[in-house]
Amino acid sequence: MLWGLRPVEPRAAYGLAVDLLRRQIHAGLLLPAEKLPAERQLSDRFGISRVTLREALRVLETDEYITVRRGAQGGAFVTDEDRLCELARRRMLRAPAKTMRVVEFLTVNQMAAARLACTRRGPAEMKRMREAVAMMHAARTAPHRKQAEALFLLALGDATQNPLLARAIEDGLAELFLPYDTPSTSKTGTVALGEFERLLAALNSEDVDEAEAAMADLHRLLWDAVRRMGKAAA
Amino acid sequence: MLWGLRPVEPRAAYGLAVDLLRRQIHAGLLLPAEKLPAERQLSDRFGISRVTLREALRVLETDEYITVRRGAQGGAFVTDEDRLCELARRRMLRAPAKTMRVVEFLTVNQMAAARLACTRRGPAEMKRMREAVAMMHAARTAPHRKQAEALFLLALGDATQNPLLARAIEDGLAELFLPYDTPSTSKTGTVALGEFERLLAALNSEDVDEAEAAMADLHRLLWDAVRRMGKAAA
DNA sequence: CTTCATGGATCAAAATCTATACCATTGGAT
DNA sequence: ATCCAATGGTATAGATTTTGATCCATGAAG
Repeated sequence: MLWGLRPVEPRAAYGLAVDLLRRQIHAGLLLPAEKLPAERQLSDRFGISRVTLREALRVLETDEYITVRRGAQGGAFVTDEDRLCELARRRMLRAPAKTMRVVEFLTVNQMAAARLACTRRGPAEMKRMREAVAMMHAARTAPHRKQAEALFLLALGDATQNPLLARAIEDGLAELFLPYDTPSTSKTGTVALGEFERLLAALNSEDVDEAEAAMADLHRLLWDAVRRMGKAAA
Repeated sequence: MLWGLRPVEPRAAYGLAVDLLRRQIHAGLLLPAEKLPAERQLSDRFGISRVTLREALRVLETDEYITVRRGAQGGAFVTDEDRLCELARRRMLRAPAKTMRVVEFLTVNQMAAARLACTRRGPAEMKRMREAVAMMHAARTAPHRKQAEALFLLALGDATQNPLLARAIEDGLAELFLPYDTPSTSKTGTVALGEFERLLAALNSEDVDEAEAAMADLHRLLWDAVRRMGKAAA
């Protein structure tokens, strides 16, 4: 008998480039209004021709993820913060339950990652996490905070030395496209920073239970934020 | 600043078909010596041309995942059981640690799935899981047992109503390519069947803790099997 | 020994991607 | 005011992949 031989969905190269860039924006790694590299450099990075890259940029421009300007100081720029928030809200309103599922998935895998990373983290990942926490301290805007948090969590995934787990976290973060304003607002943001520091310390001293507890608290904050956002939308 | 803009890796349609079929074999959904549908039907299922499908079959044939015979009653057949075991062993020897990581990933996500499915499972998924347990009872060979277990776990993933979690389980099972002989040998297989029934009952009565406990025991068995296999290889 | 479902082979057309070259725009330097 | 340099915009020819259609080859069943 045959079980679920679904149709194959070949993705064109330009579509993959769209996905990659969109994921970076969703995860917060690309900041609002940030300038992307020139087309010739980007196409090199992606290993695709400039013509193909431009197709990808056209799609992202149409979806209002980026704007493109010509001339000397021109280039492709991520949309401004307000626009991104609007996109995030719209996306969340289209499928409100989906956001919860993404958070749920992240909770499961990041809790496990916190435990596993304690005993497996290498010096490189520890450095990335320390730097991420430093970035959180320096960050004075919501997008910068979100970026630093994403960098920390990606490093945490790598620290587990488990590619599947790292990928799960990456996918989750890319899927979780939250508006900047609500999630880590002022006070919540400060509390979160404390928890990240606590987690970092636990990882440093290989305190598994403490790491898990810190991650649990972080996710309590995340759940609160998402719930508040859901109510605000309703 | 730019974070991890990796090269894009466009996959040809034939490569995706290869992956899909190989995953089905790894997960145990396709049985040893099982006959695949005729090329004209398979290409329809995949939504690709017959020429492209044949490229995929050629790759799988080269890797000895399938054998192709001509004439009436001919067709593409999954390799026989011994050959598959050999392939699985070879794969595990190439990267022994990797198997552990896959099991680790499955443990994390299936434990969560067992809990979540308790309160979310729909009648369709319950039916699939009941049927899977029935298949385990009827199964008189290791491949059939493995197939039924995979069907159960995939249904469990769907029962969480969380696409990311379901996909994680699917990916994990596809990645976990264990030889048939060692894992669920006679006694262990019987014990596992008992645990699956326990899990099914827990899901039926929405007993979250019991479901989690049953899944935990299942994974203890899995870990034991994998450890034994690792020692046997060494 | 015929039948016929099946794999094997070929070819032209369409879609996609690449490499290269050149044009157009714009802000800053001279 | 002019030029320069960096950037996006456009055009074209060729390579690769996929498709759809057609016909050939094989071999087990009747």
